[in-house]
Amino acid sequence: MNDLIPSSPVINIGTLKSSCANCSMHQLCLPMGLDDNDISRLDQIIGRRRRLARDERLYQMDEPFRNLYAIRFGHFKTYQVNAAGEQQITGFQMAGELLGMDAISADRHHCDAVALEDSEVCEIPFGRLEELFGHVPTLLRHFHRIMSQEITREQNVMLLLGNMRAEQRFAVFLVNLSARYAARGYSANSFQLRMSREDIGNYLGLTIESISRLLSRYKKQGWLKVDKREVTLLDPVMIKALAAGTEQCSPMA
Amino acid sequence: MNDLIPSSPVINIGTLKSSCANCSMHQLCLPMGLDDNDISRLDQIIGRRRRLARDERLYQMDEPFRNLYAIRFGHFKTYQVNAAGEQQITGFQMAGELLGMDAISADRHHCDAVALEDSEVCEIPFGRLEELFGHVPTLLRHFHRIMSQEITREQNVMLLLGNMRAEQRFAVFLVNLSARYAARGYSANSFQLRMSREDIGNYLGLTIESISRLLSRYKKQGWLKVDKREVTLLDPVMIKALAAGTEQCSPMA
DNA sequence: CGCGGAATTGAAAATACTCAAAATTAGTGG
DNA sequence: CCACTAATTTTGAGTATTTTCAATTCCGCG
Repeated sequence: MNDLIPSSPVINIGTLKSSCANCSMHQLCLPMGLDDNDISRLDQIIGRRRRLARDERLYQMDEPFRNLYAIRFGHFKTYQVNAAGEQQITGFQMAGELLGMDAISADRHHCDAVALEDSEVCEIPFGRLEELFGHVPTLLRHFHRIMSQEITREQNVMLLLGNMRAEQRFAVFLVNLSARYAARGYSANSFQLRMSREDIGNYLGLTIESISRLLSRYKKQGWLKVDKREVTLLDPVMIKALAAGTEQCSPMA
Repeated sequence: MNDLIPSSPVINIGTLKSSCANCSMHQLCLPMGLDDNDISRLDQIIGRRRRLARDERLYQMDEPFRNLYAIRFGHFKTYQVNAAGEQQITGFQMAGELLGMDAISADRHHCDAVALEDSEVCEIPFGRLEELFGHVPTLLRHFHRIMSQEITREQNVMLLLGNMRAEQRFAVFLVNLSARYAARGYSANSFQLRMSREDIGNYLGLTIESISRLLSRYKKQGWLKVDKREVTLLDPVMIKALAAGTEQCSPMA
């Protein structure tokens, strides 16, 4: 894969390489809250960056665990495969988020991670990160927060899968994406779905047909606009109410 | 609450107090793999033990986070409450397991934890534990494994809720309990359910009626025996096959 | 322009839910 | 220890949400 800026005269590629300080995600990612000195220590252990094409796999279940991965740009999905070969998507990850934490417990990856579009990650050798924890307590604390956040995120998904109807699940999904894009400085009410309808359905415990019907219904109600994968929330208040369970759902058409 | 052994002449209560080395769970709990010296350092930071009666709450959502809790004996459930007041049980915990890790990210508890029977926990002040991490790398590594394990556990529940039918969900639930009791030296095929049918249903994303019907069906098929909350797996191989999805489910009676 | 994957839509079917009633169990006080 | 009451569980019948299966449309790409 070629470098996107192969011959720029003003940018020193050497210093940019793997530099957290220059990364647009450093306020969301692992270096959050670190001072310059500690950031440079983190920089020193960060491995190579890795580019992935759409549909390319970052890691696979049962592969030995060596690195965590911070997403620089792009989107990923993670999914588990059960004995019967069916998959369950456990999350969609975007820039600034960390991949691979589920692998720490067994020293093997517990799921697959696949790029939803052309993406780039920073490889973070976990062994070296652990060494650094002893010297940078702020980093350790932040790492614990990130892991804990992943636990609460998954608990929220359990709540979704365990006792919400289809209409509410989908609303929660949209509100969640909206909030995450907003946190990254993008529009809260207009964004592109990076995953297929099938992926959405799988994640939400629904079929692709259900997702399609939900989109149609939302459209008909005037709550949103869809053009291929471009979604615009026309009535974000309503969608948030649906997500919160405040608003009653009408039965599926 | 009274001490169970108020006047034993041979046991020195003082040294037993909060001693991980003497705890039957120390091979499963936080001190796993620590040498005697490090165990005693951990002991020094462990706060008081806390007894809870059945249905008593250990902590509540939004409460400020101060401690993790290691279960010495007894069982707990953790659940989230959504805006509409409905609850979703996110896990059942038993002796040797750690409670409260979801609170690290926001410095507030993210769920409620309630004792399912009379139980006892060790209070672990998280601030002091963090200090100790700097001095006992083994402890830190094990802590990361425990958090990661919680992440993978929840991913397994997502798989269960997202694409298994009722019969398989219930089989997975039984197999999981069985394995955990076996790991604690108890019978793998005969154990007591510490939670109500309603709790099981809530956890599995099913109604109490469905759980009741599943139990009846399993009984009729000769796969298990139930007497109140005492369950005996008569055909563990079959139940494991159901859980794995190897065996096809018959439709609900 | 046409092929193929993805998405939409419709109709029928199935799984699990709701509501209701009966049965069993647990808890309490005499 | 027993009787009584409350709570939990079981069972049944009818219903609803979502799935499955099938057909069609849409869209990207060669």
